[in-house]
Amino acid sequence: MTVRALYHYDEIGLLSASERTPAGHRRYTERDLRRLYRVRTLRTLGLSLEEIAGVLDGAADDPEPMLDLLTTQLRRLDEHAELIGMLRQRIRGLLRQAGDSSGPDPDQLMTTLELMSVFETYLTEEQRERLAERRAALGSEGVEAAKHEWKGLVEEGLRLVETGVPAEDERARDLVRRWDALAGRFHPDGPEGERTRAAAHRMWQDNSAEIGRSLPWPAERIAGLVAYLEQARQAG
Amino acid sequence: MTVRALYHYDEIGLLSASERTPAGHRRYTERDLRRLYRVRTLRTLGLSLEEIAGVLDGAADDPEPMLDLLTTQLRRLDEHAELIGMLRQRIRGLLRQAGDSSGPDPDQLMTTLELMSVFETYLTEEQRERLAERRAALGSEGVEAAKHEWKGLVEEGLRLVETGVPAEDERARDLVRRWDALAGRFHPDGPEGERTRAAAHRMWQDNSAEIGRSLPWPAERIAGLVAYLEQARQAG
DNA sequence: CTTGAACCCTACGTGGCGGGAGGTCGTAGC
DNA sequence: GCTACGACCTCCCGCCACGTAGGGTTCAAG
Repeated sequence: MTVRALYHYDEIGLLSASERTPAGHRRYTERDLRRLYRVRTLRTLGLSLEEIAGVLDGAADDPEPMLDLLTTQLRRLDEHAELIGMLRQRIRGLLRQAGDSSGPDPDQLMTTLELMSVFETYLTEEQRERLAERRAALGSEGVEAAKHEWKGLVEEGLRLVETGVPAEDERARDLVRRWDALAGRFHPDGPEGERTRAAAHRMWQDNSAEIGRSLPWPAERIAGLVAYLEQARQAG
Repeated sequence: MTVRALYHYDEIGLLSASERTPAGHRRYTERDLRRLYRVRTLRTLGLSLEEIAGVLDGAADDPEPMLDLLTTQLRRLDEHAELIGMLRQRIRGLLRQAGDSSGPDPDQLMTTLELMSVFETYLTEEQRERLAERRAALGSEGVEAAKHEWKGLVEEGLRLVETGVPAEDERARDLVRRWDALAGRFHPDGPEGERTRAAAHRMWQDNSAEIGRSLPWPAERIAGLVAYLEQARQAG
């Protein structure tokens, strides 16, 4: 404890020395000291000075407020611990990914950070959880297969775009159907899945360049493809 | 995200819009936006703005600093989680104790809070851990037996004090020996145990009134007994 | 042309103290 | 009695990542 903390407690009225020496020095009585002990312990338990003041200034013979406060604090700590657990998991994922690939793309980690922000902006936490569940259900080979399949669709789409096939063409509309079916494999059924699908679609529309950056094609070509597919979707 | 955060990032030089409209409005380019995404993600991972600036302003093609930072953050989160776990355990202990006894002493919870502070002041964390280990090793019946035994010693001591037996008397010195032997049951052997014993002794000397408050005798009688025992210890 | 939303800048507030400036008090040694 | 030196006092600024309020400008729609 530093004396500065005691001054602070004095300033905010949490604990002041009941007496002063003639020279103006603080003299803490035994009662003050007992109060200080309580304050210090409650501080180490993570309570705010305001909460401590509230519970120490209440009726001394009623332990209820204190028990309520401690119970509340226990719940807050639980939530905090859960949050920390999620953050740890996320960081471990990042480190694993960076260690896994260690490919020739030194920018990949940065791109992943950007995509995480985009995902958090467009999808709620539970939507992201559902997606993770779905990916887990598909298994790693299922995800790999979908990636491969999707790569084929992208290449097919790029060929259509760049050979000048109009978006209203049946080939383009069929590509959109297969594209959506593939995407649907990652979304659960029902209205909640529909909402997630819509949110993901908005995310693609607004950030196709950013998302395209994580793919093995130039980002502008991906952005063009997304616009083309949207046209075809409107047409069909 | 609020616009205020963007102003803040601008102020501290973390992220400023590269362009401005003629009217003075901020225009964020795509590069700015990508930087913002990285900032936001790193913020959610619990990094400080200063750390983020440091790692984003470094060489863009070297992922090492970023990996170091994430590893550091992972360790910090681990430590934080451990701390939270300890706090939860402590609060649960308090609630359990308050629920257990629910005796006629409404002040007991407050006294416990005071004693916790005293313990933390005089004993280091690992010393307290050793004591807890020792208590666990003795088992609850062992602790209960020691408590009962100790209660007998206290009563015997109070009789000696209050019947005017001098501290130099052999009966007092014998009581001290048995008292210390009983206390020794809670301390491990070796120099570390000796240090803990000495610290606990200072704690008793300085706070006998406070500690006595948790006992079923008036605190002043306990304080008197402690002084008497110390006299006897000096004599023997 | 008006209206309301969006943007700008400045400045103060938050929590729990840390740290420093500049002055007073208390005690020990000469 | 004087002088050091530490301990104490009050007052005030700083931290961190913004939130909030106030007062003025700009922009797009009706």
